[in-house]
Amino acid sequence: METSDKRSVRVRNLSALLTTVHRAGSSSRAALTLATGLNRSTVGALVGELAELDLVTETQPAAAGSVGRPSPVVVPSDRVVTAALVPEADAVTVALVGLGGRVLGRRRMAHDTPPPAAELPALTASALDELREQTGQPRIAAMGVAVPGLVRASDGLVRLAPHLGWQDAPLGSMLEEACAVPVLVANDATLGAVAEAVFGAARGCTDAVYLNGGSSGIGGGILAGGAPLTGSAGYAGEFGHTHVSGGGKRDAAGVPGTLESEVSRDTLLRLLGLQSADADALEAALLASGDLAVAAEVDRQLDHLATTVGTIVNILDPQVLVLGGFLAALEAARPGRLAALLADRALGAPLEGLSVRRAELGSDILVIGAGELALGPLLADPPSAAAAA
Amino acid sequence: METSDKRSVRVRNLSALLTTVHRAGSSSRAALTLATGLNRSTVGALVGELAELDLVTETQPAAAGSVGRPSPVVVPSDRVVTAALVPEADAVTVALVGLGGRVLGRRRMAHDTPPPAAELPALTASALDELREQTGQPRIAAMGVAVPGLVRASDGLVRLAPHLGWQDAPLGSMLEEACAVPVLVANDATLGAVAEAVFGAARGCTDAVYLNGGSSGIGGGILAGGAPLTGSAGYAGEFGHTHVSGGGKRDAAGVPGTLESEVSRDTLLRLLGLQSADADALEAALLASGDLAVAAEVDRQLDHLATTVGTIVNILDPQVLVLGGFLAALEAARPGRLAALLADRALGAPLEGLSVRRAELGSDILVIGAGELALGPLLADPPSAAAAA
DNA sequence: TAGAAATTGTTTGCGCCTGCAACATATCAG
DNA sequence: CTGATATGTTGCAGGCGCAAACAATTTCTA
Repeated sequence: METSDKRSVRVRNLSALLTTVHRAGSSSRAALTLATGLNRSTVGALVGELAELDLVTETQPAAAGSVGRPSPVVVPSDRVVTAALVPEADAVTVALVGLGGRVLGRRRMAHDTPPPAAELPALTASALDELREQTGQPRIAAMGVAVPGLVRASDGLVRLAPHLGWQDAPLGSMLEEACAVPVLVANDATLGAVAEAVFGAARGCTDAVYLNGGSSGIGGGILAGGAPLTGSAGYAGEFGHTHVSGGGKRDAAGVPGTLESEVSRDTLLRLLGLQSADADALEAALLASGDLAVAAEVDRQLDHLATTVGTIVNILDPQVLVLGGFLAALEAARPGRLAALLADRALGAPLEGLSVRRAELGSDILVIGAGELALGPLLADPPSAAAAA
Repeated sequence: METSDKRSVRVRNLSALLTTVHRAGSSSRAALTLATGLNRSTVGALVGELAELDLVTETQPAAAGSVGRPSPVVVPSDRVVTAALVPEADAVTVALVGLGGRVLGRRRMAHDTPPPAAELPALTASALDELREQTGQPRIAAMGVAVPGLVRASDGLVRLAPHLGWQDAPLGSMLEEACAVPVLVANDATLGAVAEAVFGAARGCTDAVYLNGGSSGIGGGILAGGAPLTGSAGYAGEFGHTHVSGGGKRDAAGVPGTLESEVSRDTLLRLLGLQSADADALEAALLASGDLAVAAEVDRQLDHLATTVGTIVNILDPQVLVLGGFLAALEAARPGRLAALLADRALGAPLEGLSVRRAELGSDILVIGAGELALGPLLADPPSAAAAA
């Protein structure tokens, strides 16, 4: 039901062009003409406008290699960037992310206990100043925040982030005041799904689910029809609390018999005799272990995981399921087991099209996802957002 | 990433205007100006074009009532309509649906055993001819089909419709050939969700879930971000096969412990001593029954239903959950019970925004949903679709 | 009852945007 | 060195929405 005036045509085309450069990387003007279907002359004018906005630069054509006049390459510029803020249980990360999902600078501040939400804005603002200085004082278009918890999409209120000890923290507005940039806040796993869909294991997919297992539990993010599925208020994707068994164990939210109460990283670490381990170390230990108790626990957890994945397949019919954190390790420890279990827990038709993969982006995933979130307004309306930055 | 040429501006604005008239009903030109934000003169020209396409007519302003020059009323026309085809276990319904979701004509053909898919095109074509004759030979823009089963969205192939006895039936292409109109096929519950979201209990909602209980089982449809969620291939929304218990009963698809295996209309009918009953009769019988066994069964089924609804809330965070068929009767038999159970099975934050309602559209729901599906192309690009009709 | 006020349709001219065609430019093949 | 090919550049035309001025129609007010 959106209407269009004539200016919006220009905005849409600038958006399409910038989005292509962002997602597909540097492209020649000829390639952009092909990708957008616009006329050569139009692309020329649009690229010129993007260059004036400091969003791209045109460089000399690389090695020509083919017949015909060489086409200049349109390269995303680093003069306008987004900020990413990732508060986690053990550290706060602030980063600058440029077009193309490139992490231009990063500052990780470790801590024993997470700082209260009220202290974050000042911390973030000073880290941001440092980062800007190190990277040539770029303009910051917006900031994206990846929060491990329930986030109200409308205003960036953090309803509940148990592992940070936050409750009803108006993070969005506090950060906007302290940093003087537009702030967008979202759930971490939702942003993980976005990141993997744009630059990772689900590249190019329009329907994907990202399921991540961390020390804090199991979170998920949904991509449906090419857009992140946030639900009516922003709380969608809480797969950790789906019902998987009649067991009496309760998860962190007090709900019994849920995925999170049955599938847990700590149980694996304990059986392996490890104190703490990142996902890679845990996976190595799982693969190296010959302990039958460990194998049984892996199977038990995979069994419960399959129940939730079956529900995901039946309900959402995704093209790709991306496993991250220790869930990827579980799958790697027993290759094919999950797929075999699924045959009995999901309908055949949606299973056919499903591909189960492991996350590709590693530790940068949330930074990239938060950057992508913040990039949304810039990609949708380059002139307005660049002028405001 | 869609680009715009200048013609697309016109198309978008025509689309916005026609969509408004379709959803909000007849509106004055002044109201359309306000609703779309377009200029008076522009709206005038656009309405003129829609009138030339036989999509709307302008009538004399009704009672003026207020100061100023009266504004002519833009009324959806019945010259261009969509066809709806609804094959069910006990009957096939063919109908003509106009703009505004008005059912202009309907032909219900009852049968004891459903006809094979191959017989449907001829049946449909002749019924359509009759209906067109009765309604002034309108042009048919497209046909929508609501199938109780798994439908591949890309080409309208019915993968599996157990209660019709169909498997891998190329319904879309067969109908296109027989009726010479574009055919769009979708799952019945998905279309139920669409219908309730446009004209029913979830009117105006962008995030809603429709859960329907029929003789054939439990189906669901999802509306996310204002659009039907079909998944990557079109199989999304199969809530009937979500895991709810460790029980060994298997549902029609052979999956054990699912919602559909535990929550069943036939069990209720048997306990009530009824042979068959529509949803209203079943609800009346439930309300009238003082049998303790019936009450216990209702509670048992509501308990399992709450598990799936909890999963829905955690995963999709809908604004409205619409219950149809005997699921509405279950809720009515024990008002508030479902909501009480949910408190323990879903997270508090998404539960806050949830409203559980019963379906409003009655027996027309699938006809309206199928009509709405077929209306999509016309609403998106009125000139092209109307020219093709 | 007549004029003022308010609201909306209608007409006209303008600015913006893209497409098209012709021309200019740069590379490759021989 | 020349022709073929591909692409940037420039000027023009067509389509579209907007703004402003004007016309039409109703209600309000004295």
